[in-house]
Amino acid sequence: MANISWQEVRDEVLRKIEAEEWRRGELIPGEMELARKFGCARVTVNRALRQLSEEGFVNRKRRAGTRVALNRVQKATFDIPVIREEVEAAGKHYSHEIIRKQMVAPPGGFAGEMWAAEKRKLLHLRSLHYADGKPYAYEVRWVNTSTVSRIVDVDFSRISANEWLVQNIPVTSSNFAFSAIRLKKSEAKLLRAEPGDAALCVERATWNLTGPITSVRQIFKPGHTLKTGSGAS
Amino acid sequence: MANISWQEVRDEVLRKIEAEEWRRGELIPGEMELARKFGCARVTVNRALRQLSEEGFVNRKRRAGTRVALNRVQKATFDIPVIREEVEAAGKHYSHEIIRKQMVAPPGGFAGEMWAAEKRKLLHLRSLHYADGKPYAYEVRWVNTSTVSRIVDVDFSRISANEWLVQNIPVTSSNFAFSAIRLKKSEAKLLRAEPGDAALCVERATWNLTGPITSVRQIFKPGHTLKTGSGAS
DNA sequence: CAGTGGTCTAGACCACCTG
DNA sequence: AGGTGGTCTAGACCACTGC
Repeated sequence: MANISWQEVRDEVLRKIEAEEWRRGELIPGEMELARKFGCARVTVNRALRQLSEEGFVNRKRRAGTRVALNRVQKATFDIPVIREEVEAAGKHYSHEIIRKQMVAPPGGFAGEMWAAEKRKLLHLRSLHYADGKPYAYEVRWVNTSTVSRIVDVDFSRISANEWLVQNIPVTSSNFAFSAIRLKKSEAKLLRAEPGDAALCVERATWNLTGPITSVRQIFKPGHTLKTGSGAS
Repeated sequence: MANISWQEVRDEVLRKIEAEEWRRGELIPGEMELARKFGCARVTVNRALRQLSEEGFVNRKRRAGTRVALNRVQKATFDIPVIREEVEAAGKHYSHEIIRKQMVAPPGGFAGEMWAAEKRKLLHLRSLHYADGKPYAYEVRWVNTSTVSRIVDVDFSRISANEWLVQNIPVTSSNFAFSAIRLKKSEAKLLRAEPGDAALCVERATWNLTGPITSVRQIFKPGHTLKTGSGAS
């Protein structure tokens, strides 16, 4: 391609930032001026700068122009796979087991306020995920049966709640919280670990456009590590 | 604005997906056809679908067309702030202390392969972050002095290594790993916690265009929780 | 109120990949 | 081989906001 691509513009701008030809907080030339310099259309420069803005390298404001970001916020992005896929990606056999299934009142704690407006009872599930027959994660879940009424008829011996929801209910937003906990006796027994062991705990809440869908607390077996995909920008 | 905006196109497409008018795996109409339907330019449709593709709602391939994603991968995005800002955002007073500073050979472990090509010695730092005088996090860091030669002259009593790097060295890519550990005696003493307590451990490695910059292992005080910004898409 | 970024249009060419 | 998405151009109008 003879023409300048927006990637070329982005790379050159990024190079200038890294080489500190344009310093932190400094105003960089406007789109029209850059377009002249690069010999391309203004829209092409716009595309490049928008990308850099999304990635946090620059801040843009109408009228005020584009500035090199002062502190680029480091972002860590995790892809949260279905646990079955995570286990199978590691070359192990996946299975799961439902420990409890009942209708209960909404919980408190991490997801408490999420269910504040919800007066009906929720589907409460406790289950274990296994990798090669060994406990992998213990999961406690609440599901909004108003929004997801179909779920009460699902046969969870065939598919995990985790996976059924991912496959059947499109999600628009979600929250996560990560922490380290010490296993209680009951949790340790289920995970075949020692009480007091340190385990990674992931709490997650998901919403639809119509309202809350599910909240879940997953406790991974001691020693589990969660990694970002390599080279995330 | 009389014209159709790309956001309107995105919202309508998203609505059709959530309402399952277009089902998972299904091919949706091409850009030209959608442009006709919406009464806008093809580029506008392209902008909307590109956005949805970045957010994981659809998969796009040349020639093959655009399909509704089978399993929308759930993504969790954390903003990793400078610890000082994290502490001050909680309304507490921040301070820090350097425990050790020396030049050593590259480490093994999480960041081992990162430094594989690095034969020179690295700057090794151990430090403690405090909130209102109470230990907040213990940090073990390695810095590449080839790439970041200026750092050897920095006065770390005035600014933490964490913050100096963020302010002075633009980063292009990074990796994270989260795990739960039990505190060793020495770690527990530094954090004024009990040996064996569960603590969240964040390991991070960052790169420049010129090579590796720093790897760090941060152990947060027991009870610490890491949350995503609310409503992340 | 003037200049910046944000966006839309219409037309065009191209890279890619599947049928 | 042909249709799909990816992108560039040139021109235009608009929204926001700092001066």
